[in-house]
Amino acid sequence: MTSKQEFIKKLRNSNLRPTKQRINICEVLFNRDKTFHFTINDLFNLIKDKTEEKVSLATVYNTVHAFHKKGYLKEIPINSNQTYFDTNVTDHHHFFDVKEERLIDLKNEDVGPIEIQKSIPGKKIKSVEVLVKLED
Amino acid sequence: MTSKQEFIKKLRNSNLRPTKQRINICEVLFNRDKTFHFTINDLFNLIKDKTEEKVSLATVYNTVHAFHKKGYLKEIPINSNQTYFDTNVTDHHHFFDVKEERLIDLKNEDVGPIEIQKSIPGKKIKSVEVLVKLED
DNA sequence: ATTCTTCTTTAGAATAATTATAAAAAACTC
DNA sequence: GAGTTTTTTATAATTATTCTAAAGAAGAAT
Ligand SMILES: [Mn+2]
Ligand SMILES: [Mn+2]
Ligand SMILES: [Zn+2]
Ligand SMILES: [Zn+2]
Repeated sequence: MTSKQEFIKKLRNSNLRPTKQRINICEVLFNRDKTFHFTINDLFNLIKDKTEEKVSLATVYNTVHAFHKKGYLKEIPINSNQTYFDTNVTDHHHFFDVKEERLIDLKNEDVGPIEIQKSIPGKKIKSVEVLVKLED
Repeated sequence: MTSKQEFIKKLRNSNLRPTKQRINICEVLFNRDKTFHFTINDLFNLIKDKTEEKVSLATVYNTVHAFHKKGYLKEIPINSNQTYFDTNVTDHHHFFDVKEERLIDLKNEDVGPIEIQKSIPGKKIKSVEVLVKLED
């Protein structure tokens, strides 16, 4: 299956019609080997570079959030004025290079199993994420 | 030593003159038994409740960041439009109740030791933080 | 293919958290 | 107290994000 067909499937699954703007967004997001950590602004700039056609910022926001809602993108909790997303939606952890403002994947085996020995009545665990801040 | 003296010491250590506005901020921040997780807006509202005198939002921002810089406050990485701070500046982890937008401390023994088996050349680990998201 | 309906794009406005400005007030020094 | 430095505060500016509404594109029905 060509990647364009995959993108269309992802879009349909997210209740989005496959428009050319959204396909372009998919190209930048999903047509890559490695995981991709980005802010909306990163993504917006890469789209401007890669494609002739313009895509509006609003469309980028809308599409990213639809993918996020559907589970095709993950939001990474870090202290930043901008929101960071990740194309790697599996459970995994991160280094965060504070100086360069860059996220790096940590595999689960790089961290080891984490057992939470405390529980809150009426609540259950949704996710466990480790953030390792790096300095020089 | 009275707590006011402690506040003045904290302020002086942070290169801040002990003004009445800043002492009021300290009262709300540090005059408590348990750890305190807050946003600037939380803090601002509590100050309005607790004290007669008004403190401007700008002063709250400035003072909080001076304490943060000095290490008297910690910033907690979570996905939120607002920045969360913590009066517990020791290394520790958190539950985050997504629905109620509330942080809860996890002691280190509730999580167990975390060994990071990967390193990035030229970088060293500054902190390791676990965020456990909770749902109903 | 034409028509009709629903969704999408987009520019621009609105919102909201945070930071910057600069003049008046307070704190500190001598 | 006089002089100097820092602080407060109202207000403006900035920035990320969301909203709006009109024009355009996609899909369905004929
Ligand atoms: Mn990742
Ligand atoms: Mn805490
Ligand atoms: Zn989202
Ligand atoms: Zn800070």
